[in-house]
Amino acid sequence: MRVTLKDIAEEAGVSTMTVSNVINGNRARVSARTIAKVERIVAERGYVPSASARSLASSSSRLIGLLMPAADEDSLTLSPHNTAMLGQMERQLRKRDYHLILRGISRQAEVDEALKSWNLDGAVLLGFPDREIDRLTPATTGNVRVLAIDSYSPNPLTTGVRSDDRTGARLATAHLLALGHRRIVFAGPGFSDVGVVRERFEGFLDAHKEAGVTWDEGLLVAVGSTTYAPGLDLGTRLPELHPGASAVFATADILAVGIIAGLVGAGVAVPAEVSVVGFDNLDIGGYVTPQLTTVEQNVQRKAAVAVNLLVDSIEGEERPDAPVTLGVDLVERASTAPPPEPAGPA
Amino acid sequence: MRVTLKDIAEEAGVSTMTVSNVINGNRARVSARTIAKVERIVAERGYVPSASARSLASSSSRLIGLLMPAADEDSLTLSPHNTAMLGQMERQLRKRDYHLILRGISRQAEVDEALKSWNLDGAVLLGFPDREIDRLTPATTGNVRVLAIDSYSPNPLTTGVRSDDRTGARLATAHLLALGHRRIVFAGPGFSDVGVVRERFEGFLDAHKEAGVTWDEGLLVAVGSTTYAPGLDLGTRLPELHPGASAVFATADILAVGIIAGLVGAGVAVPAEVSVVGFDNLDIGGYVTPQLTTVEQNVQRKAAVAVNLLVDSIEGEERPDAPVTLGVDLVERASTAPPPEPAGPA
DNA sequence: CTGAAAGCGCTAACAC
DNA sequence: GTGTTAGCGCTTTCAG
Repeated sequence: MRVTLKDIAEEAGVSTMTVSNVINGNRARVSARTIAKVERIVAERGYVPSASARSLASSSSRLIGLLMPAADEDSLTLSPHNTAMLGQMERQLRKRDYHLILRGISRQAEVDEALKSWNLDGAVLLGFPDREIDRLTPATTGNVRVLAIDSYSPNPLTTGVRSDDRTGARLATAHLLALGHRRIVFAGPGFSDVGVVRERFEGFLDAHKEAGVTWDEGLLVAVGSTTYAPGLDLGTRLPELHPGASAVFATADILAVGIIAGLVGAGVAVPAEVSVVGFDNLDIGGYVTPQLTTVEQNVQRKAAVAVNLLVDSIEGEERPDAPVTLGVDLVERASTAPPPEPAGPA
Repeated sequence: MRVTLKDIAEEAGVSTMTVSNVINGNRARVSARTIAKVERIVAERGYVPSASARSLASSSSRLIGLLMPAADEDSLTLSPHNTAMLGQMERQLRKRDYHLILRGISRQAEVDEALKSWNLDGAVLLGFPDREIDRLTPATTGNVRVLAIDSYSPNPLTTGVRSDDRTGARLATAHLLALGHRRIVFAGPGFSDVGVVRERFEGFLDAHKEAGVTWDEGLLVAVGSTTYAPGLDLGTRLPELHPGASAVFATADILAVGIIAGLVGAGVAVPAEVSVVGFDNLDIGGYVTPQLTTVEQNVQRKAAVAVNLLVDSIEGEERPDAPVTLGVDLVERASTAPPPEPAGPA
């Protein structure tokens, strides 16, 4: 049924080893004539090597696992940001001739299973809280190289690749402060002392410090998740919650979009009465009215850096070195403007 | 290094076959005592079977390939619809204990490679034009079960799972006609005589026929791709292109969203002057102003049906039967309204 | 430049 | 209930 190395070898009148060498580009060890003959037969018969057999016989599988959190019965959290990362990483891996196994993780033990069962050469963890990354042990990771996207975990078993979240938040906040805003709401998911959201919060505070503006902690608003619905809810209730606030920094575009919709629905003009900035620069920010001012992280670059770092480390047989932090830019669009005059027209 | 079946067998003082039977749930053949002992050791040692070895020794890999089109150097086409399908299919496969390999395809030959090299049990083709599906031959598919999402290809090697595109378009168009619209633009990518877009076009015509309205072919507008930018462009130029048109049927939500933005930018009120309907009912339709009237396809259900059909067929060792077509619903929101009065105020 | 032997970790098909 | 034998398709190691 299936065409095997042996079939090719027999037809070519050589040993399987010779065919194997041709296939794997160890061409220095084979005569030009043999190479040509073998290649012809391979093409004719449509021979494709068995990856399982290779993986079993050699120590490498050329397989990278992309692991994402997923509640038990739930679908993956394919936020626009994660989607973009996924697409770009697949592309980069393909270019390097690796394959991608996509797996949702609901219990810690599944990480083990995922890494070991397919003898993965490497794994990318996307969207896990730092706490989960911290927990990885050598028993789990084995020799599998593990890279965590957007992680600030100090776990030496993993390498973090992330955007410069702190600077991004600082830029966005400085922009609001420069426009004249003095009471700015920080809207994001609850956070602890490390992680992406913490970094963005610190950048938010940095900007206030640099501008010599005191920030009132009462303006911290925790949302359940960075999705549209909580944003809509927050936007709707903002006038009563924080009547004095003239701007909102949201930790994600989709959240910001929800907030704007909520504000507009509540009769608050954006940006005339309240300004809103997001974070990510997803496509969606360009589709809404007003178009969203936001912080751009170069997702394509983040994906490329992550994959190349991982694959280099696999092929170099050495652990990757320090974590990588990528630059960000402020994208000024239409959702931010100076605050309304303190004593405006009645 | 790695814990193997043999290690477990030795420690338990039994043969590898016994361990294998315990692991695979052939518990009828093993005594309760042995089962308990083996299970304890497996847990203690953190044993995870090698999937490559299994795949090599048995005929099944428990691996499903998700193949998507990707231009050579390009990232996957992760449209919101495809993203949703991907997430749901991963979930369904996980529930049935299969793994997912995600692969972008740029050349026909890569389908071969993808299917054979990992000895896939099945493959899902997502986002390919029918023409590509038609082209699959037994030489390529081998014994791999292949299922094509949104395909109308008659190729017996594949099974199609799709939404009832024709009915969806008919419902949306009938809604516009019922509101009083008589000159409706059909906006979609170019299409041939079969496929998703053709079906939607036929449904569009059906509705006109049922309403006894003659449709002017000049109102057919082909866009380069169903994305935001071409929609924006079309919306902007619509007033000059089709001054008499009072409504647009777009074959995708993202296209509709672009069209609305273009219209609004050109000073045309939506829906007061021009109504717009989309297709898919993606989240984004709810985020824009006005909220989009659209056709809902139940993506979750489509994914579940696809996966279950595929896996059943794999486990039942028989080809799946007829293609499956899933129902759709019209979701009326704010982007549609009656056309403006013929003789409006100057 | 080419080949023979051994084995990766597992399961199928039979024996006992 | 349990063990034995063989082999999946490939690479590794070592001989020529």
